[in-house]
Amino acid sequence: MATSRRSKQRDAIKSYLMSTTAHPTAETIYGNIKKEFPNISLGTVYRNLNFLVEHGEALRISCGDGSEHFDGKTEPHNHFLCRSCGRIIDLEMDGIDHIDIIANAGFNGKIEDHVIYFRGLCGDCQKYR
Amino acid sequence: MATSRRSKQRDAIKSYLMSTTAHPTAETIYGNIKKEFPNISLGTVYRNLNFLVEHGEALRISCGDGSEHFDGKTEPHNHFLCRSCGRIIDLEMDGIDHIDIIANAGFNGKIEDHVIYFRGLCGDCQKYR
DNA sequence: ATTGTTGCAAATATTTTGCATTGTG
DNA sequence: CACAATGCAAAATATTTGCAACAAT
Repeated sequence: MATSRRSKQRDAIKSYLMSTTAHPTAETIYGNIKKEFPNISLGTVYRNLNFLVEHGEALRISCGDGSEHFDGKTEPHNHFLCRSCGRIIDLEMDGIDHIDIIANAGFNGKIEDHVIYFRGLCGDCQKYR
Repeated sequence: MATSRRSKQRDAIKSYLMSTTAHPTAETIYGNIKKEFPNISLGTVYRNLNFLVEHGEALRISCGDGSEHFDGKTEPHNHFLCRSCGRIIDLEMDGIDHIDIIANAGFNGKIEDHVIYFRGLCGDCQKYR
C-alpha cells in the first residue's frame, strides 16, 4: 500500500496552516511558503493541501468566493463570513448539533453532519457603517 | 440608470430553473436550454444566471464540488448533500433560525443569516449499503 | 534501491469579458 | 433609435497532472 514520506515542503505548509487563523487560499499559502522555499511550486502546494485534507490534518473551506480556503484547525467548529471584507472568522459558540436531528425528521436518508457559514458584518466592518 | 430588457433566453433559463429541483450547474442548464435555443452560448447562460441571482430570482449554491449549482426556489430553505452520489436535495424541515442568535453570542460582529449544507447519505444511496 | 515527492510546464475546468451584431422597448 | 442582450471567441482564474529529477526510508 502507499506509504507516505515526509517532506520539508509539506511540513512547512502544515506548520503555516497551524500558525494562522486567517483561512488562507492556496495562492496565499504559496506566497508565504515561498519565503522559506523560494523554489516551491504551486502544484506542490495544491498536492500537499489535498494530502492534508484527505488525511484529516486540514479542512477545506468552500465558501463560494472563487477559490478554496484552508484551515489548520481540524476540530469541528463553525465559520463566519463577512459580506463586506470577505474575511472568514472562527466562531466560538455553543454546540448546535441538534439541528442534524431536526433536519433528519421527515428526510428519508441519513444526515451525518453539516457545514455552516454564518454571514453578516464582522466587528471591524460594523464599526464603519 | 440601467434598465433591463427581456429576452427569450433569460425567460427560458428562469423557467427551466423553476421547473426542476435538481440544482443544475451552468453546464447542465446550457445543455437543456440548447434544446430550445440551439445557438445559445455558455456566456449567455452565465450572464443570465448572474443576473437572476443578483435580482433575487435564483440562488447560487456553492457546495465545493468544483462548479456552482443554481436553484430556482428562492424562498429560504436548507440543502442536503449526498456524499455518495453528490446530489443536492431540498430539505423540508422546521426552522432553525435560532442558531444565528446562538452564534452571535460572544461574537463582536453582527450575524445576519447563514448557509447550511447537511451531509450524509440520501435515501437512494443508503439502501445499497 | 525503491518509490514517494518535487519543480516545471502543459493541460483541464470553470467563469468572465471584449466586440460586432441582434432584438426589445 | 438607443442601448440591453446575444453569440462567438479569447482571456482570466483556479486547479490538476505528466514527467524527469530529487530525496526519504
